[in-house]
Amino acid sequence: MRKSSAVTLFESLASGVRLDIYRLLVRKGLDGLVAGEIAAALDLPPTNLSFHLKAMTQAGLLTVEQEGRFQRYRANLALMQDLIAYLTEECCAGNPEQCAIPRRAKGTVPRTPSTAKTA
Amino acid sequence: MRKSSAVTLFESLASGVRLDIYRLLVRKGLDGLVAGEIAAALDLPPTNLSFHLKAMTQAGLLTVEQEGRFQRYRANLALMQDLIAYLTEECCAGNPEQCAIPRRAKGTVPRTPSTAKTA
DNA sequence: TTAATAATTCAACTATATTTGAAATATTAA
DNA sequence: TTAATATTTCAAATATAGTTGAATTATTAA
Repeated sequence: MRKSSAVTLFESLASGVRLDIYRLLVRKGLDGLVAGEIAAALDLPPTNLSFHLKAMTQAGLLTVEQEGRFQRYRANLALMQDLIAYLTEECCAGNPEQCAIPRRAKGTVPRTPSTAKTA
Repeated sequence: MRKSSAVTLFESLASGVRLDIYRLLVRKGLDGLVAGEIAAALDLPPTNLSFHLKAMTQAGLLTVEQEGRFQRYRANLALMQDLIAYLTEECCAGNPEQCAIPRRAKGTVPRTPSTAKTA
């Protein structure tokens, strides 16, 4: 992942409203939600929701699919995984021995039982 | 990690300049760098650098230690790990089987385990 | 076709973030 | 003590982001 993509994704997540939208859609999984349902769930005016949905979709964090006169939104989990991989690399760069998190190099043994959850 | 902390951290990372600062410090590991070295490496005016260092330090992403008349900054890897754990949970929440950290062949469709719960 | 519904775009406004040079603070060197 | 250095704070300016209601587009229901 390029730096500029990472910055765009962080911008997308750097807002309570957008983080709420993302988390809600993650919970809904493949079903996703149409815009009106998101607005109702989070009590947001439709114009404001639209503003955030557009930003998140352009960042790639959400996908959108037309369904009659509805727009169905879903979380893009694959991109989130890429972002996690990027952060993990950034976090460990030049100091892999300090990074107590999953991703261990081939043949190496983790030094501590990590507190991180396995997914 | 609470949502508000996550938002603050994403704000901290949602800037090319701050992401550069963070990545530079990660590469420097335990040695870190003093402010002037960061300014030289990234060609930033000291007042602007100070502005970003303050935000990042307040977010907890950096630590700072006085060293004579220098201020030595280091990346806080532990907090980055917490953030990665938070993202991993958010990513998988309610749908762990979709989180491709476990392997799934490309093009394979999972067995639609999503619970169609009406909001 | 007409009316209703879902969602977006637009324009205006408010709010927050970023940048900069000058001044201030703190420490060390002379 | 005085001068130099490292960094921060301050104040002013610019830039970007977020919010809102009205208007618009597109689709479906009557």
